[in-house]
Amino acid sequence: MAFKRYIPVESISELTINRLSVYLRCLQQLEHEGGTTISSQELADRFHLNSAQIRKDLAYFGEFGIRGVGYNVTQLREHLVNILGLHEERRVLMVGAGNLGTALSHYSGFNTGGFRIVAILDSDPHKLGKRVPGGLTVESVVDLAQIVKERNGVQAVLNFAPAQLKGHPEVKLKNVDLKINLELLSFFLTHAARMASV
Amino acid sequence: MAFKRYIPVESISELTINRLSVYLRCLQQLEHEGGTTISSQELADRFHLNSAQIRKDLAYFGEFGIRGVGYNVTQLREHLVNILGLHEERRVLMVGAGNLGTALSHYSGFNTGGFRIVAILDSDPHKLGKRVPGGLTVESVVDLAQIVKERNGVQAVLNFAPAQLKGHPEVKLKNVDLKINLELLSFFLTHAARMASV
DNA sequence: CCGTGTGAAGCTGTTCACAGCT
DNA sequence: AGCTGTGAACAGCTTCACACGG
Repeated sequence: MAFKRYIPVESISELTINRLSVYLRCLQQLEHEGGTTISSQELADRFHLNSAQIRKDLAYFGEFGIRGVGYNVTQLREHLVNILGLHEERRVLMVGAGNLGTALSHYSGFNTGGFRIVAILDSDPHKLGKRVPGGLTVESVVDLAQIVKERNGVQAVLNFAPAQLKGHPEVKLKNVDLKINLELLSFFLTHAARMASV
Repeated sequence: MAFKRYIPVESISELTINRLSVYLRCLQQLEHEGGTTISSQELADRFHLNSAQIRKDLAYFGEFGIRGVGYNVTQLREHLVNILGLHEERRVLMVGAGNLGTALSHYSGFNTGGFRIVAILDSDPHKLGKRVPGGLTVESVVDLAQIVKERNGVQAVLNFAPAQLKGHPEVKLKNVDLKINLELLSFFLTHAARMASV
């Protein structure tokens, strides 16, 4: 699946890639509603985005629009699926088998669109061997490198635990700290202009 | 809890606030290890941060360091707790009672440090009235404005559902899309230099 | 002398505005 | 005529480098 790419992929910002996911959601909704063509301006108005930014983000990967007309909804959706690599199956390993990891390992959003959670690990010895609702069995986090080695095909690690995982050069590691979102809200509530006392 | 603030709080970036949360985690760990004083340089080396950025982020809120010495670990941790407003109790309303929302509503990270989930809502009529493990009962998302009105004290909404919630001017709304993280990983696996086939 | 606090420089990301294509 | 694709302007964020204070 080759793309006409105007600049090397390494120089494309994560912010752009994250927005492509957002655009994909928007197009899926539009397609569901039966829309066939949309301009960057309409898309921006509808979903509170910036039209120039949409065009610029897309332009890194090709010329998907028709001047004077706009974008074909279905075609653009397919392009985004291909750009994000969502047409391939993705085997993902979950680190953390607490409430959160367990829920995520059988969360529909994480087991659709080509993603499949193939292992769930934890550092707590008491959790080892426990079966989680999705059917997986909790394994030890100390075996991470070993498990990655054994299960040829594990290529990405998504870490929701606050601990800093030691990186493995051949596996893409992504840390997510959900508590940061709560603390950000707390900051705003503490410092922002007083909320009306509804 | 008044802070010496050099610039208005509205002009401080969310990126800075998110990093304050990260610094807080680092200091908690250092304190746990028995550290008493640390320089921005040591902190940066230890946790892969930038020392100038640490100093600049902190400087928005006051002069917490001692020139020629560094920062007192415990004092700085306390300052961060106060800046982020984590010394006050925070009542939070959860939107989405699927696997994810249910897990998060009794996730320890979300029910510690002053946070308390006080309600869980969903748009699916089949889930209404269901009790979730934390002891809450699922309510309808159409009653959001009503619930906020009734439960004087609800001040923040954290949305993990892909749907766009209609904003309520008096309540701080924060959207989080976890799937974006997976799609970002997928993008890298598709486009980055080939991973070695371990 | 050492590390903080901070203006200034450098860099990255966003928005503007229009040439060029349909 | 209208909208995309894009250089150029702008805005915001990060890093540098050093004056200042302990």
